[in-house]
Amino acid sequence: MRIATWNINSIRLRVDNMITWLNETRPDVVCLQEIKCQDEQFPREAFEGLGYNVAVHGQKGFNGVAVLSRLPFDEVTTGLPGGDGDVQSRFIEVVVSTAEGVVRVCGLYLPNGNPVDSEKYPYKLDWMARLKAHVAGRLAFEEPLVVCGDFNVIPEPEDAAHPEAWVNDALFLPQTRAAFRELLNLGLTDALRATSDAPGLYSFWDYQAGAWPKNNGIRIDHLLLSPQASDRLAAVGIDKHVRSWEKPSDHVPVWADLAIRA
DNA sequence: ATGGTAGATAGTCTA
Repeated sequence: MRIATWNINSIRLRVDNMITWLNETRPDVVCLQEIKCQDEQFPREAFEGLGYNVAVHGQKGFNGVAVLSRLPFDEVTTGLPGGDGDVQSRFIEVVVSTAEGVVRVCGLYLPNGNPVDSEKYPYKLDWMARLKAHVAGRLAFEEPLVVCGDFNVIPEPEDAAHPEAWVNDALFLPQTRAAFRELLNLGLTDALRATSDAPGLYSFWDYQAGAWPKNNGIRIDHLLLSPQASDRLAAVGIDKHVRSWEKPSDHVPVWADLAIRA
């Protein structure tokens, strides 16, 4: 089965791009971030018509996450535990049943955290601590688990075209990278780095300053796998060409194939 | 160093 993540930067503006990409990449499960709409505004019929089930956790204006799945949902839960009073829609978790048992997928939109000297950076670090606690509990289930989404974390210098430009940014500060490593150290595998140590693999290019034509990108969209998922990892891809389409998102889809029959 | 672009929205805020 193929599991993908894509920060779509407004689902309503990019229905056509989504449909083209779904037909091309044929993912079984897709986690979407920055849908930028409320639940009732999500264009679910467009995807249901292609055979996808739709789960949405939206909000007005910003953020918002969703999951599309060819397999029916056994469970859908929204919101990251531990956020008393956190009203930002950034986390959705589903369980689907395959021919070979359940697969659990967490879709997340981790806070950006800039500016670093504002309340946004401590919010990011707190959110990462909450994520670590939640994932630790889920790993105890010993299931195939995929934790994927826009992490807003550049894990290593190789994950940026110009790492020196990011040294004071919330996406690359030592504390941010350390929190990401803590997550990995629970026992998760970065799917892309399990299959390639090549530099120049990016998932985001800013709309500004010609970042895309200059290939000034960063890798911040990740799929992290539990041991039971990692043992079945067959392939990983970044659909980079999508960035050159008309009206593109500033992110491109990243996917992983698991040797689990859907 | 600065400012550059895009999206939701109707002021600016977020990225």
